[in-house]
Amino acid sequence: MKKGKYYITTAIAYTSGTPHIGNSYEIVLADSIARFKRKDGYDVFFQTGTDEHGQKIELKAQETGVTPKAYVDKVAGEIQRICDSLDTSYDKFIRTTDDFHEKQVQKIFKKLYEQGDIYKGSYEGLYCTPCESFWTESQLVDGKCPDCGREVKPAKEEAYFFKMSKYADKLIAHINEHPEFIQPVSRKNEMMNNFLLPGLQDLCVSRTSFTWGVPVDFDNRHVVYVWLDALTNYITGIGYDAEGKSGDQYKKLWPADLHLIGKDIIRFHTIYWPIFLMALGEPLPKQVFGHPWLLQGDGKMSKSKGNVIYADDLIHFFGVDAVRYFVLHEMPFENDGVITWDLMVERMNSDLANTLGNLVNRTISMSNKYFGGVVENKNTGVDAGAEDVDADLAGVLTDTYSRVAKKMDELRVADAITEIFALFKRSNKYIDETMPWALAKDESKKDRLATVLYHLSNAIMVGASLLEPYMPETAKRISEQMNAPLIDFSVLEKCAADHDTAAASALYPSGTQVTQMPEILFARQDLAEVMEKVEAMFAGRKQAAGAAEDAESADQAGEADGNTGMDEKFVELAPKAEITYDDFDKCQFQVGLVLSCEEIPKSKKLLKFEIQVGGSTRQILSGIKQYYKPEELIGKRVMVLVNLKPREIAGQMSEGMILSAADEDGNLAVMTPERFMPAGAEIC
RNA sequence: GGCGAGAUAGCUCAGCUGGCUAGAGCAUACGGUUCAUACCCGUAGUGUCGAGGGUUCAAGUCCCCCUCUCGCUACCA
Repeated sequence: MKKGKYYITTAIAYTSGTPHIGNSYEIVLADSIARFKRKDGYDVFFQTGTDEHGQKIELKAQETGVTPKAYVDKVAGEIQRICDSLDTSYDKFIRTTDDFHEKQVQKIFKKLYEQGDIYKGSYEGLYCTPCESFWTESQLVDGKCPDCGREVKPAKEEAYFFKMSKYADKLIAHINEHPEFIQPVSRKNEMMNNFLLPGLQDLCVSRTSFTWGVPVDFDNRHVVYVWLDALTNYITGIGYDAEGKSGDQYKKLWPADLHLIGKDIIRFHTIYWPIFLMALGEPLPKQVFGHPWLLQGDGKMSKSKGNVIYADDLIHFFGVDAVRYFVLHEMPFENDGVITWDLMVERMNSDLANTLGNLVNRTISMSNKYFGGVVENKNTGVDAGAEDVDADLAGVLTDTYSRVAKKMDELRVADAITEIFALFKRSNKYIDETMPWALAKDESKKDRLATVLYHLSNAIMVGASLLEPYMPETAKRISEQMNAPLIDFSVLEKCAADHDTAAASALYPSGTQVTQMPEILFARQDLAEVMEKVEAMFAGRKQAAGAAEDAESADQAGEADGNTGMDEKFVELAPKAEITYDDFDKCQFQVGLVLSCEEIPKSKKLLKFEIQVGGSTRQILSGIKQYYKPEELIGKRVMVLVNLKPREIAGQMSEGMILSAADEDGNLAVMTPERFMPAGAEIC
């Protein structure tokens, strides 16, 4: 009984480095949904992959001394290996360097250009270097970059723009008419209030500052910039053709039922992507779910600290299914989840070893002990002789499918799993209520004992079958130990729909011989022991990281912050236009002594400084609050641009600029002289 | 600064359109049990439901205001 198609995608991972567990979470989440839908009778197509173009990769490859292609081949292989190690059942792994993808990106670009949605920008004097973006005159706010508010400068590069504003009204209407489109709904407001209602800026969709990308075929100095290249993977991967010759697979699968992405790239998936699709005349995806992050509880993950948790580590310590269980269970629907070794061990012992593992183990042991391993239902009619506890167990058994299905419809995967574990807990309780060991002492109750064990075995099989999408390996192991196939969802669904407790209570084949030697499904772990091993492992890593070059560490720290790759958190500095010495000489840099420094209460970023430069003092505001406490800066000597035009910020005057260095993540460090210099010393 | 979300047991959170003695899981304590991976089952808790006002016969549940936290956005000369 097919229920129709279901096309689900994850974001494609950026191939600049190895993803950590926070990044791997998404594919497991997607996989659990895909597996559930598949078992539930849908014709599922599940796509994931890698995003492999861009300047950052070009640079990384250069550093490593290999071609960009060789570089991404290696990383993409690694990413795919991680997906496989997590036992994910994707149907297609697309790479943006795949031929068919690149060809379609070119065709799409051309099509959009020819129909006037993409235009060559008028870029006279309107380039914002930090944002790497061109702007048209009309887009400027007070003559400044509308994105960052900084000065825009003349630039020689041309760029193509996409006319976002043209489709804005249509998109607003769509979002309002389809409240389920953006999930969770709180994200919808952010998109509306911050971007759509204030008015959309046109998006720059090409670059000339690097070459590692899909060339614009009619203007090959340009490469297609990230979003048009990356987002379109969702349609090119299933056979979209911009010239109207899309394949059957595309016709069947599109529009996607669910794009599963990180919450940081919601904007691109709920604004730019739908607008691209509108321009192409294609239907919009049904739903975009921006899931929260899985964060490390004990301090920020960073390679230099050596405490980054990788999927490989967790699998090594706990096994694949325990890792899947953990990330799925620990992640709430709207808030970020936390991962620590403590929590991991806690879940492992409490839920997996105690509740589930022990239940299976004790049940099989009793079947062996009392009946030589044969599990037989001695009651012919389902309720014949059944007691209240049997009826209660049967009720839970029958309903669990619909409870789980309901949660899955709402994408509440963690809650769905909790429903399944409620069944296991109910089964444990059933053992205490029926006391099989007491029944065993009375020969006349032998049939009752057999029936009790049968009901238990049946409940375990129902639970294991429901568990399969989340923990496939465990479901299989239980099925093997119970020596019976997992039950189809169609059967469970029918029992639930008809509320047929009799049928639901007789799904396990009566007379089955279970395994003689029950295997421990999940071994209890000792926290102290685990921590000892973990610390040893991290110590080794830290040493290795310390040995790496500074540039390398700084670079890698960026990867550890939870970027999935389809974002652009890192800063790619495009070379600025050459200047003359005279240009340089216009800037007056001097050493400034920090006399006082305080926070500006209402601002998240600003610190207010009293700086002595030569014989006079001046007030300067600087956005470095996140990186320094005011007291640690007092007395420091810093580099100041003193002849910058004073400007009012946050209601205060700022007379000059304190210079800092910024890494790829925007972490700042103020520039100070290498040895003592008096306040006012010229920097030249 | 703008927009939005939230503040409920030690911890993580549920509590829909206001209605009976405010719930779940984990952790804690006590009791029971022994088939099982010292496991499972039961019981007990404590909560000024962030502070203060208001509407109502009745308010975690609606309104106002305050404090704090978080998200997005702006500010980072």
